[in-house]
Amino acid sequence: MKDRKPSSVKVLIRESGLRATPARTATLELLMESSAPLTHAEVSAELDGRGVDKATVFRNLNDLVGVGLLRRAELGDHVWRFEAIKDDGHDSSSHPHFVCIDCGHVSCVDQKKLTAYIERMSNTIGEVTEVLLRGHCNDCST
Amino acid sequence: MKDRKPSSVKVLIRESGLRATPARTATLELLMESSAPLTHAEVSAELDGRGVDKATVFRNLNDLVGVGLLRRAELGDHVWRFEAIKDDGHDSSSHPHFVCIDCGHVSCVDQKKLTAYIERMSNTIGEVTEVLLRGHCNDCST
DNA sequence: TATGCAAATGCAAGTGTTGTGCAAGTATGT
DNA sequence: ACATACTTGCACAACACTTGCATTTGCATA
Repeated sequence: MKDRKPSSVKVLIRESGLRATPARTATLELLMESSAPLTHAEVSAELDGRGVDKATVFRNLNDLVGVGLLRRAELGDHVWRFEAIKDDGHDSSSHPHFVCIDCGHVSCVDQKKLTAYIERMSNTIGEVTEVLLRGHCNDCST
Repeated sequence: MKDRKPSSVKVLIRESGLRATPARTATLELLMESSAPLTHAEVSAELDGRGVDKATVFRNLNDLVGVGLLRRAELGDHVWRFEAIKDDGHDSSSHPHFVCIDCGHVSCVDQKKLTAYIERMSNTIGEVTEVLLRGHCNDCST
């Protein structure tokens, strides 16, 4: 049912310079098949049943973020969430996100619209590398 | 040098329904005189020297947020920051913040510059209530 | 100004998330 | 298959934040 062979996850990891260990591949596969970002607790709960330690999950999550296979997202509840970065398009570049405070849904925002403003900002305050918008999405506010 | 008498802070607190205790007035005064939002740790570090317990600082911070004297801001680093809500103008509405990834310094950004964009956003995706910009401040990137 | 009580505080212990040190285990190049 | 460097598991620690409870204190009232 998958259009991606499990082994390709291993290749992905190996190409990034990390070793394709069971815990690592399972972590990445889980995140890749998930439609929404997962918290460490969620990933850990899943992998704990397979004998993977919490600390290992943390390390792998951070390692995978480090090599650009995962993205760490802060959704406002003081819990890190992780999502796989799919390189099938624009998703690999950083761009503004809109996070719904109510349902946690994350939307991607067009970077261009903000560019002019951001550039002016960069001169006065510093280099802006990340933009996060939060609020109530249309589905939740109706 | 202050255009505000210390006692007015007490009045403010008392009018909100809370007791004007030393810890509470000191907390609010500190936040009111600060140009940037402060973390609990920062407030606590200051008041600890005056014999105020961490837990008390937490409780007061939350209490003051509860009565609308303070605003709680999530700046993306998993630490709550608090800032006084000054009703002398536009400050009572939430405004964007810029957080330096390197030194953690927080700057307040002029909301107006973003308004047009944000309003358009609100129609397409949802109501934007909070804007967060992250990057490297000029002090750190030079 | 003295008094009483609810609100607030201090202290300590607890929760939950995230990070680390180290010995043992394992993936990968040769 | 082997050696070695990368990973893991376990336990513990750091950090942000919260809570229980006995004691103290603000402040309304007499």
